[in-house]
Amino acid sequence: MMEQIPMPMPMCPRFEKAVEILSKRWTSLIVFQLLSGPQRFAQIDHALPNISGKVLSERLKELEHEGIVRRVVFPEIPVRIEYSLSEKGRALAPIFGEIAKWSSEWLPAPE
Amino acid sequence: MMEQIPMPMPMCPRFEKAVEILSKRWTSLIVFQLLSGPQRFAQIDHALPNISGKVLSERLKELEHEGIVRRVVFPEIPVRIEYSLSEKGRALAPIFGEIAKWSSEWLPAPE
DNA sequence: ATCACTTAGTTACTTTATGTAACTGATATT
DNA sequence: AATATCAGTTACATAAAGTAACTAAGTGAT
Repeated sequence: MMEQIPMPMPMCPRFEKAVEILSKRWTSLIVFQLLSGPQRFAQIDHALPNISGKVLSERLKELEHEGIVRRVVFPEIPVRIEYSLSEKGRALAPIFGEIAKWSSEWLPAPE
Repeated sequence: MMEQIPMPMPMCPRFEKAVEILSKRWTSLIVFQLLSGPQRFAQIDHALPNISGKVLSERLKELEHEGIVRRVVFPEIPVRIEYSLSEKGRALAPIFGEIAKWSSEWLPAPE
C-alpha cells in the first residue's frame, strides 16, 4: 500500500541559497572575522588557526563573487591586499548576533 | 624583518561551536525542516531532495547527540520513528528568521 | 651578487567527507 | 511466493578539504 507522505512545502530558493552560502565550511567564520574590519590575507589566516591558505583563497574568491566580500589591491611593495565586507556582507551581522545569543544560552560554558 | 600582525581576538568557543554545528553540510536544512513539526525519516528525506539516506542518518545522530533533535520510537508494525526538535533545537528558529530576512533583502528573486 | 625574507597566493599529493546504489530484517499485502 | 514498507547500513566512487612545498616580484643584509 502506498502510504501518504505529506507533500513537503518547497523551500524558498533564496533562503536555500543563503543557507548554502553560510553552511559551506569556513564561510561563516571568515565573514564573522571580517565584521571586525578590513583585513589582509595573512591576518584572516592567522585569526582562523586551522584554515589552510588554499581553502581561504577559494572562499574569499567565492564570497567576492557573491558580492559579500570586497578585495582591494594597494600597489605597494610588497603588494598589500585588503579584504572587507560589502554592505551585503555587513547585513549578515544580525544572523551572527542570533547565533551568539543561542550559543550563550544553550551551549555549555567551558570551565 | 618580523612584521607586526595584530594579535587576533580569540573567538568565543561557544560561538565557534555553534557555527561548527550549523555549518556542517545539511544540518541547517534538517533543523529548518523539523521546525515545521515532528517528522519521520522518509519525510525528511523527501523534503530535502538531494540528501542521501546515509548522510541524513549521520546528521540525525549528531543532532540527537547535541541535544537538538529527539528521536522517539513507536513500536508499531512497521516501526514508526519520529524525529522532532528539543527546546534547544526550537531555540534556533530566530537564526533562521534572520537568514530569511537577509536572503529576501539581498539575494535576487528568481524570475 | 647571493642569500634570506616579504606577500598573496598556487601546485601536487593525501586524507576525509559526501554521493550512489544495492542491501538488510521484520512484517504486511497481493 | 513475490512485492512492498520502514529505517536505516554497506561497499564503492567521487568531491572537498588538509598539508607542505613552491611561485613571482621585490627589499634588505652579507
